Amino acid sequence: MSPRKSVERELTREMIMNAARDLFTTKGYEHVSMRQIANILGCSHGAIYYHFKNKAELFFALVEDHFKMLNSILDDIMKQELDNREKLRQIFVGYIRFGLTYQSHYEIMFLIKDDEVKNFINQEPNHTYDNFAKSVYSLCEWKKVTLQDVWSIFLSLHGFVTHYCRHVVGFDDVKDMAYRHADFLLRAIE
Amino acid sequence: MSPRKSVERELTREMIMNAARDLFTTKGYEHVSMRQIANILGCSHGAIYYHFKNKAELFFALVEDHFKMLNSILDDIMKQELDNREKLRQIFVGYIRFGLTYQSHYEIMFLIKDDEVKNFINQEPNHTYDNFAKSVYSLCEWKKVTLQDVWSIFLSLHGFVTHYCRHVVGFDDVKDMAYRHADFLLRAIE
DNA sequence: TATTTAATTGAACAGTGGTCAATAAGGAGG
DNA sequence: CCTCCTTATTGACCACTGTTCAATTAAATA
Repeated sequence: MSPRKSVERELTREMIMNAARDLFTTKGYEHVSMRQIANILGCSHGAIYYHFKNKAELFFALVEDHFKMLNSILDDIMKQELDNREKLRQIFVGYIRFGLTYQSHYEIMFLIKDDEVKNFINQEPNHTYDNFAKSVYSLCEWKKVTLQDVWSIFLSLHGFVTHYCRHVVGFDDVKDMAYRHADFLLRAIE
Repeated sequence: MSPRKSVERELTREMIMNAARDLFTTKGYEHVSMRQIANILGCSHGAIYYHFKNKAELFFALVEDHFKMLNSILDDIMKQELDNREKLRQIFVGYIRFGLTYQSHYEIMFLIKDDEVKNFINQEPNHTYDNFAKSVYSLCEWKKVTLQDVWSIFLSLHGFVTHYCRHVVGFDDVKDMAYRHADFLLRAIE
């Protein structure tokens, strides 16, 4: 019979997100329940709904951070002193490295099929893709590369990540293959 | 009070699969419940468990057919009277068409994360990929194409299907893009 | 006709996401 | 110190899920 905790134990969005991050990252969205999260936090599942409208919104709050991370990875590569071809290679491989290093985050970002979650995620992936596309496009302006080609490249990198996400291997396990995949894609636009 | 139906209304695996196929195809694995299937069949949900161990097994029974279907789609294209380049194009697009026509089955075939379903699937995807790889490889022997390239092509097609599976569009909605993606991949091996 | 077997039912169980009245802690004003 | 009010929390409740299983009965067999 304690309908409210003392102030030093009050729940924050931050606390909920930290508890949820671990669970979502290890178990995946569908296999984590609000009651499990509440259990770790030592509160009731109802309390979470005071801070987040629903499971999907809680999830989305986490995902936003990961989009930013991917963007900054790509930006860093753009700033490096490399010729355009090598930069492209690094961007391709960098994308794959990100996807396989943060597999469940990637899953959240690009593989979620839950309708409710999907409603939250709309602009962010597009914004990230725009960033990717702009970088790639600017690096091969001198070639006859169309926007459609850039999209094909993205889908092809996405396929690589997706496949090896399912087979749960780390980036290092497929590093060589990643570079060869990147070279394969480079050949298509040369 | 009718704990058993008369013989002409008896349930068969076939009947259950037919009812389930429609639901799974339109709504996706997770959004179909055993009770919904039972409802369409006019029986209790318990009855289905007499014919199938669980939901995953029922689904897998359907998926097996789809692996065969994909194989025969590729085989049919191989038998057509086309030059090698056009055959390749058709195989690429045929793969995409299959993936987007049977989205939730494709999901189960190549995107599964559910552990229970995964246990059922083991050899089938490999066999299907072997068939794909053999066809592609034989169609471009005259070029300098490696097995690694074939694998990259597969991953790239896989990425296309995966992406548009998530965004739930039909094949016709992205038909043009599919052909352009195929052309993009052809360029990589030319 | 009596007995066995096979197929079906529906209640029950433990779990899910989500809602909401009831409740109490903490701060504000007097 | 004592009200009053806002705010955060609880846990019962709802409708749903996949799955199990004793009870039941139609059909097949002897």
